[in-house]
Amino acid sequence: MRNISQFTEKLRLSGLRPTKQRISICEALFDRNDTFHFTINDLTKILKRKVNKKISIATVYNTVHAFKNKGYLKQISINSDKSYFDTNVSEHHHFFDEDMNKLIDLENEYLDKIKIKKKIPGKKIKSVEVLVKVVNNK
Amino acid sequence: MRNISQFTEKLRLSGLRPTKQRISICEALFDRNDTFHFTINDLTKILKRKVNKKISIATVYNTVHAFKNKGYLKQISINSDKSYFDTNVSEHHHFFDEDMNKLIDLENEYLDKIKIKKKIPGKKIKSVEVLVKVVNNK
DNA sequence: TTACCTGCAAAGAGTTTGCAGGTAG
DNA sequence: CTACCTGCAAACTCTTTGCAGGTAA
Repeated sequence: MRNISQFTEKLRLSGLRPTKQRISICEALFDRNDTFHFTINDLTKILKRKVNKKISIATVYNTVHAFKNKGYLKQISINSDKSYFDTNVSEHHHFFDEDMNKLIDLENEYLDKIKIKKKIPGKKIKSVEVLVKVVNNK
Repeated sequence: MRNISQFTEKLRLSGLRPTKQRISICEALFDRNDTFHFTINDLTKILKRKVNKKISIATVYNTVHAFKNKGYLKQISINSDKSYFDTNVSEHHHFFDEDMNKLIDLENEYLDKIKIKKKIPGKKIKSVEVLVKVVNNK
């Protein structure tokens, strides 16, 4: 219950109206202890389970994009037909489990700082992402 | 001309029949000095320009997937609506130019070896990919 | 009241599939 | 001759868009 007012305020502060739908999505995404990796489809299923009234897919897409633009979500690069998002917006990397189609955080502390010794003229680095693909052992 | 017979043999050796279409696609992809990054759409346009008879999209997809499975092409992880492929199948990394939507090779020599100091139980590492997103400077 | 938000359905992009006809070996 | 390959269109999946009606401030 306390969280709902937190979400309301957070939304208001970022210039997003705290509608019922957005608050439900906040609860699904941010009311947890661990970081959460998901596709739109995953999120839709969770919402279907948790919310009595159905939230339209268009609204889910709109909200996820709004949250991404506000910096509350990060989109992860994977070659997949779907987009993956992460509630952990700190600088970090990922494992991708190809058997489970699941992302796992790889915190910065588990690898040395990456130094890129090549420059592209006229370009500056925006981000460096490491994706470690893993498969079942054996 | 010499290349055509090379491609024919390469295809035959991998158990793929050297059809006209596949040889044309080989020429478009592999008859170059530098490595080549492309989407299916890029490849289709090149084929339209170079080949007198049109190659069906289904065949282009089939062939690209066959080549990928044979290890002649690599698929690159980017969060994009399209799939990107690379004729450079050696272990290396990429820049992604977000203004041009273009991939640029980042050879291994330009970064230190990446050591992952975290293990996922029951899983083994299949690949480590670094994607450096760049944008226009200024 | 007004600007913003939601939900639906339709449209759009990329990719895959089913199948009839064609071709390599 | 037979297995494999191609081309077309239809189907499918994910995502975006247009718009009428609803809601927050």
